[in-house]
Amino acid sequence: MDVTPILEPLNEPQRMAVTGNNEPMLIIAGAGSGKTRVLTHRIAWLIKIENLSPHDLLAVTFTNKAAKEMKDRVENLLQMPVHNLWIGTFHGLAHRFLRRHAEDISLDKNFQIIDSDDQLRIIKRLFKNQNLDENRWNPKELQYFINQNKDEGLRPHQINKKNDSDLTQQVNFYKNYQDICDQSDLVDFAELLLRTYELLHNNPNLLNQYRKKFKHLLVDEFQDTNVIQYAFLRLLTGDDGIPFVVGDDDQSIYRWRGAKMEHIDQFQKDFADTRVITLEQNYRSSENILKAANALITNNVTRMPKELWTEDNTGELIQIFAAFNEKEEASFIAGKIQDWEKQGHNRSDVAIIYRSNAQSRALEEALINAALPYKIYGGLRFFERSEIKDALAYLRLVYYRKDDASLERIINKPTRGIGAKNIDLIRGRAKENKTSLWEASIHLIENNPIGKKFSKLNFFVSLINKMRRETDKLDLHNKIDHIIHLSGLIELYEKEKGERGLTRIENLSELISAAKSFESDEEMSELDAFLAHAALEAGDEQASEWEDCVQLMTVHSAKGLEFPMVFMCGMEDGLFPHQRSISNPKNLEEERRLCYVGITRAKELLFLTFAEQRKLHGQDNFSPSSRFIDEIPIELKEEIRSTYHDHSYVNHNIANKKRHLISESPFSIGQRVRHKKFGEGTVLAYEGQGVHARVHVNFENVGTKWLVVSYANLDLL
DNA sequence: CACGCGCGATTTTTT
DNA sequence: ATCGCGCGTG
Repeated sequence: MDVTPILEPLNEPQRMAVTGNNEPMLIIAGAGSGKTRVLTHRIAWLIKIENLSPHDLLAVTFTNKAAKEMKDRVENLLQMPVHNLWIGTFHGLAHRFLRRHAEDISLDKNFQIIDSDDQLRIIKRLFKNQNLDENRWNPKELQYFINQNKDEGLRPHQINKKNDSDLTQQVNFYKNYQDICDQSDLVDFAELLLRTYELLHNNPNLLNQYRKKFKHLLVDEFQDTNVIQYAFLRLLTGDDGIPFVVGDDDQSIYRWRGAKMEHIDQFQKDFADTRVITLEQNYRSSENILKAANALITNNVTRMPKELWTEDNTGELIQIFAAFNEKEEASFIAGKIQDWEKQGHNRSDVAIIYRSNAQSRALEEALINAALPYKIYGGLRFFERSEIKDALAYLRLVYYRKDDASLERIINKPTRGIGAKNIDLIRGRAKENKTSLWEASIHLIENNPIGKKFSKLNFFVSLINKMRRETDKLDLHNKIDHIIHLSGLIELYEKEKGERGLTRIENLSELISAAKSFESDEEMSELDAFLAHAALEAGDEQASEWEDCVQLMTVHSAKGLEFPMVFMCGMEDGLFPHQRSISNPKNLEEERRLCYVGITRAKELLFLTFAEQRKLHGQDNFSPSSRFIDEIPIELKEEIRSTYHDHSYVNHNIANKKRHLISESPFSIGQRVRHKKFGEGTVLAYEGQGVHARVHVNFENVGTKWLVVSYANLDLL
């Protein structure tokens, strides 16, 4: 067997990891050290050299995207398709276990998955029903409480209430919430994991069967596993399994949602003969960038010692830019990107990353002003859009009548005269009879003591029945198509003003296309697979036509990516590190890791920028520059002076000049104008004066927008 | 039931 | 500054 393609591209420690003997392995993989490469080559090694069937490997990744990428890379490496590899997220794999063995844990085999949004809706409704003190509690907190406990593997009865009345109330709420889900055959994200854990834990035969099957268990992003995920892994590994986990304690940035990098220590205790391999050679960044990252991260007390190194050039110094305010910061960045572009580089080589989403606005304005196309990551994803969720709620109800959450969502959407009063009646009846809302609706129609005619409700029930009748034999996409058209959703969105309704309708037809091209090799009906897919993989963000774009994202979403040129902006104490993390040492260390993640995204050029004055939530803030900048050795940094003479920067010096220039409004209502990005339009309104003057323009192609005159560079036509 | 106003919250995000 | 939500009014 030719091992060359699998081993040749690897360095020595990587090769040791990939060829590791049958012993537990912990790979500590620094940023850019070839973590994914090691995992994919390990899988290829196991299949090709150790002749394991893909079917008997379990590989867990953090996101669906990572799972897909890994599978593709393995196939590429092996030069053949790999079927039946158990690769996916913890949630995806758990879902697979549950579908296979639902009956073993008294779960209806047609259970439906709810996402956090659905979960919050259920919680809100329950919250109201329970007459809880609104000053004391709120639904979001209770949602957090429930998920946190599930993530720790705790059922309500397992929580120590400590005679604490607050805690007791929360636990009761958790229990009531779970009862609702159980009754409607609904499973939330955390429940997928907890149920699967219980499934295996409570069924020794099944567990043994899977332990024998999955001799090798591979885990990516191990530092980000939470308690239940680790417990699941530990359980499935047993005494004979061979775990191969890859992670980087320095890149653990999800502590706030239950990730425990302590699992790295735990792992070495649980598997005493663990072989630890540290990957420190970096293939991404220049030496200066790595030195800065190393220096920064050594300020953390809790970490495994390691130091990234590279054979790459020293590279450029890290550029530090102090701006007057966030606008100057943004236009500085835009200017630098224009220079980069002029040198013949791609815009997509550039990432602007920030600590919090609110920072993107000023950056967007500057980029628009500089006519630089950009893409923001982190918006709503396809299956999270409300129109998509509406359509899927119909589909779910039509095929699974017990799904109360879906019924509640669409019973009066579009409005069909079934208001809050009626819904309360239905809920009451459901409670009395201990049935689903669907059955309660039918019961109400058939037995109404007050002689009330539930004609509207009857219409709704008939509609759902009709949808079922008429779509039963159709293909998935035709089912969805037909249900959407019967639902009245299209007419509803047609009435919505502006672009919005149109987009919604487009998205609905996009949903039908998605169903048409949907393929699944899961062992379940196409319908179930599609619905699970919608819940578990929220899909890409708004599909946009390919364009060479500057990339804007938070530091969190930048993890795993790399760019030749990176701007980290808003490097101020209070923003990064965030105010809410500064006083807690553990949280501060997480902020530092986050900064480390940001720095190590850069391949060639790294800018750290901050603003002395920043408008946040409508208030001016004055913060010192980030302590993280200070933690980078001075010989690696270079301060750029603010070049005030450059007309594109906005600051106090030129504000007067601008004010002078636009003291008289050149805009009258109806004036035709042209914008670099938005195209041509008509002025609708004008307000304010000086640098703050804004103009409302109706653009032919992109709808109406308010623009700040001093930035918009509008041409009069 | 639709609309509109006022109030409060506003770190990070995947599943 | 902005957005979403809840509640009151027409």
